[in-house]
Amino acid sequence: MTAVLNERKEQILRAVVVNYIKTAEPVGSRTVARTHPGGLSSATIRNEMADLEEMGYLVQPHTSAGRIPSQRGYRYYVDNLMDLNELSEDVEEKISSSLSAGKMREIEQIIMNSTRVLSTATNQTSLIMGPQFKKSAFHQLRILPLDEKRGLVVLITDTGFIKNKVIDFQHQLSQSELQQVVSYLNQKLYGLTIDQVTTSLINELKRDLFRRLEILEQAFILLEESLKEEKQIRVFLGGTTNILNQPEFKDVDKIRRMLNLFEQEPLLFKILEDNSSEDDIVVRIGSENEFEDIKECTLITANYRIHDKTLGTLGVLGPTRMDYGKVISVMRRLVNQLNQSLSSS
Amino acid sequence: MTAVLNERKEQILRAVVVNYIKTAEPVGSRTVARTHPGGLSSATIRNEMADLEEMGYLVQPHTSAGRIPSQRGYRYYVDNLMDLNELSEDVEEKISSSLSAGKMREIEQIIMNSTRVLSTATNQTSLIMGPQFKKSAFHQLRILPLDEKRGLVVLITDTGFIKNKVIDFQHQLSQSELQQVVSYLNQKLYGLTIDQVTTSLINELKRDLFRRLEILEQAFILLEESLKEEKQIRVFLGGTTNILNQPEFKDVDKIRRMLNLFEQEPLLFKILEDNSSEDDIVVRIGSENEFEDIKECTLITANYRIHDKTLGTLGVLGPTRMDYGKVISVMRRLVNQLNQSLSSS
DNA sequence: CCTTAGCACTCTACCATAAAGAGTGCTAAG
DNA sequence: CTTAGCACTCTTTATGGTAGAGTGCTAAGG
Repeated sequence: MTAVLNERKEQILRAVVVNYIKTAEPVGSRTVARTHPGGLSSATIRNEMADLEEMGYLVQPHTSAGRIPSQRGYRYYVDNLMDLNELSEDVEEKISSSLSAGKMREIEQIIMNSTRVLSTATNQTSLIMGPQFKKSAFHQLRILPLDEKRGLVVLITDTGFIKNKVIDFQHQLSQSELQQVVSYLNQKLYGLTIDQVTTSLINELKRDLFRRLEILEQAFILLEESLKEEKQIRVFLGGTTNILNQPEFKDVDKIRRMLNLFEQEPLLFKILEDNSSEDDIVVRIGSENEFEDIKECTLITANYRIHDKTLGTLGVLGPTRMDYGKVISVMRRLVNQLNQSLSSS
Repeated sequence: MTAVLNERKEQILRAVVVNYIKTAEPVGSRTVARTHPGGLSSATIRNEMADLEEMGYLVQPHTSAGRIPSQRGYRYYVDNLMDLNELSEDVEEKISSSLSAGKMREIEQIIMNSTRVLSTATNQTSLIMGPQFKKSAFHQLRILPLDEKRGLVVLITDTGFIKNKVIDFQHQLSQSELQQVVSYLNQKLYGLTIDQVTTSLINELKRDLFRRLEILEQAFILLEESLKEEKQIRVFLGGTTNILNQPEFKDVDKIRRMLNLFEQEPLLFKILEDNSSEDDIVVRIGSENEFEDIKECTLITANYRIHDKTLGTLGVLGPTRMDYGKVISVMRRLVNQLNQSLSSS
């Protein structure tokens, strides 16, 4: 399918892509001729560019304009022509300093720092899916009584996350009753992933427990609710205003649609989840994206892990005209750092 | 200072303001004449409008355009002419349903719901300062050991909030050592507001404790850090994309500046805090605002309370051309509901 | 003395037309 | 196969002209 281009065509395609990424203006044959190392005339370049257009790698916005890369052109560039940049010291420093292990104990803090770093280093919008808590396994459950009416449920997973939530008891509970419930639950739930704690399992446990302690109904409902809530995964955003600097978003209507998208967390989650099975960095250009709202954008995603267990996904979203080399370099570096920070805590 | 206008001038000013709020177009004398109950000719209205302009209540964008209200005009309108609307059933229902007490136990949840309701009901951007945790008083501190290396610090305030945070112990602690520390801290801190827990007080406690338990240094540093973090107050935003629907923000550059502002949480906090001492609803029109970035906007704020103790501030931010009556009505209603929901839990 | 009809005047918004500039495709010659 | 030359196309920018909205002023009427 992907026809291989001869070297001259490749060089010309690369020149067009690089130039267009930099200037956001259609690239003409004269400009390419000036950049081209082989010293060809603009007329020759013109012929080659006409060929590249016919093959579908370039597009002309109108008859008397230069060429811009088509989606297929970007794809060929990413797959075959792109150079990965060295990271600037500046970016390097930002990544290692703001994600250094040890300083932060809360995963949310790490994730939020990452969104900021990722968006400023790439000048695009970054989105990071919070840890896939539901894939973690139950390790320990505690209930800390706060006063007669309330308790704090603390849940510890095998990946070392700690989640907690306040619940109201409807009835007063004695210390020993509480103790019984807690140890029963721990025994039953140990080792299951949060995903596996289905409603039917909870109902089963409930029936089982009620034989012993009828009083608990209310507390149980609340526990169930808290679990349900924890299954929901947050998506963190950074640099949403960066799209305003891109000339492809000079239209207020496009901006509106984009910002609207950013406000819909469940949709963002779906978009990121769609790519979460892949192992390395994934580049989705234009209509390669499943979701209608980002079919004019490029989304680059990667997964982050803790001890070889995939926890979530991070992504960079921007116009198809983006600095692929830079973004991919930054993401690769950031994911490494992130994996390291998470695993070492 | 504020000269009182005669009734006819008031009616004309009102007509201009109301019309301009609705249409966002300069209002001409003919339009006012049509709306005016007294049945005057456009020529008469013209004379009056010329007077109002000279007095500084109206402005003309250019010679052959209608008038629009000046900042002073809006101020006069808000102070003397504005009607408070009845809330539509729709809005009424949204407020009472999404903030009904009992359903939610976490204050953050309540606040986030409020931002959503406030922004959709007003079609503006809403911002709510999270509870001023630092004004609450220390009630109880607990440490729940999680494993050898970590513990969960739980802090309960007199207003019933529960904050918690995971800390790493550098050294292993026995149950009884922990118990000693906790009861000592509780004794010392009880009744103080979070604000009053200064660094010097912490240092004093530290010296005191170290005589007994040198081992604790690391844990203490972490506790101190957590407290510092809790003192920081979050600002929640809703409906940030609403400004895109307003014609005064059809300029991409203005949008950028505005959205940039929205990303700077500390600044938003300052803006809201600036008004937090006032008792009722406060309307700041245009340059009446202290902060440069919102001098072209109107900010309407109000405080919410729990048991007569001011916890935080909520605000609506939009162009000076906003539906003052509606926004103020909605805010008044929402604050009442919020106070009720918070106090009843 | 206040109100109002009438009218000249001003300014914006819109449209059409023209000119400049960029870049192409084609042809023919090296 | 490459390239100089040239006619052609299309966009962008500038220009001028017109319609429409609204004003301010003047003079007449109650």
